[in-house]
Amino acid sequence: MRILVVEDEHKIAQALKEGLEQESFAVDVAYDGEEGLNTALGDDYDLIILDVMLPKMNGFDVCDQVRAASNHTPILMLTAKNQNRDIVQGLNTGADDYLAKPFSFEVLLARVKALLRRPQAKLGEVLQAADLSLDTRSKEVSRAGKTIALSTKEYALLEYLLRNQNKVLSKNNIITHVWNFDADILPNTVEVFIAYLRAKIDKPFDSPELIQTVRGFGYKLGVAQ
Amino acid sequence: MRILVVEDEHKIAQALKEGLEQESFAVDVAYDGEEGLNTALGDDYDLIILDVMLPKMNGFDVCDQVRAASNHTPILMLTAKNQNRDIVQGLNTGADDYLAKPFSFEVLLARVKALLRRPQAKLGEVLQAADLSLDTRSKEVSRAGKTIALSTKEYALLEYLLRNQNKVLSKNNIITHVWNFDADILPNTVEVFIAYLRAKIDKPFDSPELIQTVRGFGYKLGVAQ
DNA sequence: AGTTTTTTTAAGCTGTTCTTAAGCAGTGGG
DNA sequence: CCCACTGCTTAAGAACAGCTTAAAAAAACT
Repeated sequence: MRILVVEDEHKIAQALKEGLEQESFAVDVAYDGEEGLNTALGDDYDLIILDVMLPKMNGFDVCDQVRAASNHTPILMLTAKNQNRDIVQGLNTGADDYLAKPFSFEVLLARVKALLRRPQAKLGEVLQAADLSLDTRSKEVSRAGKTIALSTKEYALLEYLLRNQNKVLSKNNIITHVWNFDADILPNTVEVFIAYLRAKIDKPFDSPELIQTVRGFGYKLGVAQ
Repeated sequence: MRILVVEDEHKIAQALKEGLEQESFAVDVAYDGEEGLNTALGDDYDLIILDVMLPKMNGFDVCDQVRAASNHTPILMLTAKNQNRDIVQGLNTGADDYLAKPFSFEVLLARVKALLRRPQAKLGEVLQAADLSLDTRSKEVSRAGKTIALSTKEYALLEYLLRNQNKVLSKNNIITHVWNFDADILPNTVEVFIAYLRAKIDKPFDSPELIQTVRGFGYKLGVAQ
């Protein structure tokens, strides 16, 4: 899951980045409005955390422009104080949620998770495909009743595949969503991790293989027909 | 990917052309509204970048006429200032996005890419012709219920044919759209790939042939009459 | 620090796909 | 009816994508 943080106060930006990375998000930071807008439009994020007070271009305008480009990435606005005017204007320009400074990291994390959950995970915290299931709360993965131990990256990859079932995901796609942005990862690394996952979730079972290679395009998780 | 830039200020036009060409787009330029309209209708572009203020015919009218000719090429309008009136009118006349001058090339590029990406995501996920269907999400192709495995190029070619049903596409046309335009491909290669496709989507089925040769002009996908 | 696990890269192998060339077949004009 | 042209088919080499294995590098534990 990739998050863009647009925040000029380096201290806050850094804290958010580290905290969110600890929660296994891939985090990019932009330090002013223009940079934020360019980054948001140029890349594919799952969430944007956007400060209102920014150099060069304020948060509302960034938000406006992002939406004008018909980009519907959820946006969480950070308002300076608990000013209703800010909030109203923010929601009008297309933000999905707001948070008044100062806030605790826990509160922010809760909002972030709520926003990321919104589109898909109405069904709760457990992702499933056939007899495979992944519990995002306990980080537990099992297939056909058997618990499977995964490493951090393997887990992140499987979660991403599960959230995009039956959709073909290219290696680059996977790299940008599963790894942190500063990582310079070869496509081959994805191949290796796919092999690791297969060895754990597909090979030991007689059930149909869930991870499919779509030559020339990438990989797809789902039951083949 | 071919882009038409309609812009009378030579300096801007030239900058756009060069910048976009560096990004591997094929770029044509028209310097007034009439020329822009004729070029847009006479040729087949993937995107039109259209200035509002133009000699001979303004951008709104060009946009209007393009749409009146039932041409649905995405149009990105460049408005003089951030004038809401311009924007509203632009979107009303059928533009897909607008951008207020002055803008950075990076922002423009982001919009261009967003618009070019859009059709796949927006125009529905499944392309169809008779009993043939192609799912752009799962990259799955099937006819009469049977799944068909295609290579990357075969898939790209079929997708292009499907997006231009009942339209005759010349080999050169196909080459510029399906191959990278820096690729030096012989027309014969297209013939070979058409043969590959026919072997997979037409020959195995009793249903009427979907890929038709239009001697001297090219190929057409559709139900023959 | 040392050990173990995890992550990342590199290299070789395999089967697939792409592209070209050459000859063949069909079509339409003269 | 034949010629010229366009498109079709086949075969072959080159290029490529993905898999595997192993080893190096980094991170996590003790």
